Parts: sequence; C-alpha cells; structure tokens
Amino acid sequence: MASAADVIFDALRAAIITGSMQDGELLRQDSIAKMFNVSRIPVREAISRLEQQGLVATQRYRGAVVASLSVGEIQEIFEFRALVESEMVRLSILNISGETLELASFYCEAFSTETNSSKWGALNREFHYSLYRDCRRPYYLEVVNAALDRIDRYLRAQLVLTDGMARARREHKGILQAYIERDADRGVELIRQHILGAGQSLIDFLNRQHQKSLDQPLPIAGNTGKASARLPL
Amino acid sequence: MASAADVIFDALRAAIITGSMQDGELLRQDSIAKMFNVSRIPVREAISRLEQQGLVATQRYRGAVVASLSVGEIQEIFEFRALVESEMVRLSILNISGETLELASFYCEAFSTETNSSKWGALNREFHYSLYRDCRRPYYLEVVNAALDRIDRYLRAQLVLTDGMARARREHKGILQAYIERDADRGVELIRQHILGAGQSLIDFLNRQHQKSLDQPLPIAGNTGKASARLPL
DNA sequence: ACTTTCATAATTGGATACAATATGCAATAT
DNA sequence: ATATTGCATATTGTATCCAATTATGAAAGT
Repeated sequence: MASAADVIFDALRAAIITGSMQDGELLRQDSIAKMFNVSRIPVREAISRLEQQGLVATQRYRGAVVASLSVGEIQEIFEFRALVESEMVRLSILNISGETLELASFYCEAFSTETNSSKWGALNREFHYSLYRDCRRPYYLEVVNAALDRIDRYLRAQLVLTDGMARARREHKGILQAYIERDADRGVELIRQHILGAGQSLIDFLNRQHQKSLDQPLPIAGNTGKASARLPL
Repeated sequence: MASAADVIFDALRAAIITGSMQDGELLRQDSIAKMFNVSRIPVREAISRLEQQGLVATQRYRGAVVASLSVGEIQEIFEFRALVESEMVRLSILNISGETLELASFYCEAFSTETNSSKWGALNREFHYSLYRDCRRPYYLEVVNAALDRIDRYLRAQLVLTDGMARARREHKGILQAYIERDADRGVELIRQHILGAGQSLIDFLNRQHQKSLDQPLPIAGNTGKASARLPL
C-alpha cells in the first residue's frame, strides 16, 4: 500500500505536469496537509522528492515553488529528448512485436481523436512509450520520463495554442508508418524532427508571448512581471 | 545554509557512490540519526531523496537498502552514457576555451597520477565534466551526473580490480589530444569507445565474479547468496 | 509621501511522542 | 523434528509540539 507521502507526491506531480499548478506557484505545506487530511510531515517528504526531480525549487525557511524553466532550458530538454528518443526508436523499430505495434496504433488513434486537451499529455506519452517499449531500456525510459515531466505543461501549451495538435497527429502517423515498414533510418529521422519541430514551435510561441508582454505599457498592480509571464492555459 | 536533511543526503550519497556502503546494505533511520545527532525526520527526508535518485530502494515498514544493479542494468547505463557523453563531446570540442582545455589537462594529469583509489571516481568525473563544460548543457550534465552516481562504485571496482586504470589513463590522454587538435569525429569516437570499453571490461569482470561464486561449493552460514555477490572492494 | 524600525504573525525545520507494521522467538500442535 | 500461533521487540510512518527564520504591518523619523 502507498504511504501518505507517496499519494501526495503523485498528486502534486500530476498537478505540476498537467499545469493545474502554475509556474512559480507556492506550495504551502499547511494548506496541502489540510487538503489531504494529514500532518505536514508526509507533505514535506513529497515536496523534497519533487525537488530532487527538479519539479519544484525550494528555499530554506521560505518554501517551495513550482519550478519554471527558461526558454533556453526548455530548448535544451527538447534537444536532449531528440537525442535519446531517436536512439530508442533506432533500437526498437527493427524488433517491435506485432502486439506492441497494435498498441502504438491504438494510442496514435486515441491521441488523434481525443478532444479533451487535458488528456493530450498522457496520451502523447503513451504513444511515444509504446514506440520505445520493445527496445527494453528501462533506464532510458526513466530518464525520458523525467525529461517529459519537466516540459509537459509547456508542450501542452504548444499543442493547444498553436497548430501543434494537427501537426502532431500527422507526424505520429508518419512515424507509425515507418515502424510498419520497418524503415529504421526514416523512423529515427521522423521522431527527431517531430521532437525538434515541436520544441521549435513552442520556443517561437514563447518568444512571441515574451515580446507581447514587453509591449504591455506597464505592469498592473498586483500582477508582477513574473506573473505576467504565466501561460494562459 | 544547508539543512540537516541536505547534509545527511550528501553524506549518504557519497557513502553509496564511493562504495563505503555496500550493495544491499540497510539504512537504519535510527542509527543514521544518532550518527548525525538529529532526529529521524531529516534522515527520512534524505533517504526519500536518495530513493527518488535511484540510489536506494525502500519497502514500506521494512526500510531502505542501497540499490544494487544487475549486470544488464549496468550495461544499459554505460550504453546510455556513451550516447549522451559522446554528444556532449561533439558539442564541446569545436568551441572549448583555452582555459577549459587547461583544466581538462590538469584533471587528466591529476587522475593519472593519483595513487589513492578512493579519489579516482571524483577525479575521473572532474576530467569528463571539464570536457563537457563548454557545450553549456546543464541538463545533460545533470542527467550524466545521475547516471554516474548509480555506477560509480562499480566503475571503481573496474579501475581497481582490472587493468582499467592503465587503460583509462591512456584513453583520457587520447581524448585530450583529440580536443587539442579540434578533431571532433575522433573525439566523439574515442569517448564512445572509452565508455563502452570500460563498461564491457566491467561486465566481463562481473561475469567472471559471478562464475566464481557459482563455483563455490556451498554458501557459508549467515552468508547469503546476495552477500556473496558483493564486490570485494 | 517615503523609508526605517521593530514587534507580531506566519511559515518552515526539527524533536518528541504515538500508531502501524514487521520481525524474532517461545510455546504449542501435528 | 517441523510447522504454526501468539506475544514481545524493533522499526517505520505520522501527528503534535517547539524552535528558527522569514514575512507583514504599524509607528516613527526624515
């Protein structure tokens, strides 16, 4: 059975990666403890783990906030994903099982047809992970999962607020086709372009946002510069 | 200032990666708390973080043990390192600064001439990290650091118990030379072979060890199969 | 009006106390 | 002799309490 700390960790992690807790938002131990009807001890343990994972940043005696990433950091993580995930495609594509291929196909379709944007992140992951499943690299998967945790909320912004969703649908189908044809070189190149392209699109979007916020004449009272940089999810 | 949990986390992490705590060894909250003259609360936080990092494995109400890796898991991490670190070399080698090159040279020499084997792990890291420094990829570095944390103690076994040290000296010098000549392709290939070769050497060693332990007629009382698999560091 | 000072409140970090669970051993049954 | 049950002990998980530090806001000075 899961401990209280486990439950709270999972819940906070989900809240952060889905974006239901915003960048820079404070995590108050007391209020979280009250939400879960526990003392602050398991809450502190959960927050400590989140920090280890890079999802929150804490300052001693000052509390923890949802970690926000600079454009440069987001860019780096997308580039990293492209490196690792393309390798996983290379290692998977030639020996993917029929069963796994069906699974990938299922998630490709599920992602494509899902209209509730809050589910896109999880379905996108499921599709990608099914592609990587048969390379049997649990460590690679763990690392990619941690990387996705950090950028998921931004990725979702890209899907929702740009033409990202249409593009992702198209590209997923192309990758799946390369798997079906067992064309390793094409699969590797497509996943690489898929990830780098999504990253670039997101970065362009964030830069436009940033430009816009600079165009604002003055910060409104109570709305700090930091807050104005928040994504309007 | 660092919290008690930070201090304990760092100390336990160091104990695990240097091998001064052995695979499978139990971490008792109470005894650790007494060592540091604190209560169990900060100890629990430290252990919780270690688990998040994959350095210990905990079971509810049964405590935490130093996580041990199978040969397959070790192999996977070496392969992963080869992928990521060779990319970092590719990104670094053409624009490494003279200053950083001197630093790399310094650590290459320091590693080469260090006779105290307990310092080899840290010096090896410093050399590698100096090579990657100028690609300015903090996330990549973080990931590689976590990967090294998991295998450091095994890597040290390879250096101490095989011809690994002589070989590492040679290979480090070759890599450094490729940097001096700004030969990116050669540098990438050398780091790749350096990491994969060390991994292979370690795996061969572990397999020989495992074979030996199978040759033992019977397990001695109180010495479980697990314990017999311990590295004689 | 603007800043500085200082007391007070709010919050986090850690110690102690208690509850939940696992482990080990003795007593008993087969 | 071996397996099984029940109890005592050890260990972990959590709640409550206290200490250390930071945030807040009113009063005073400029």
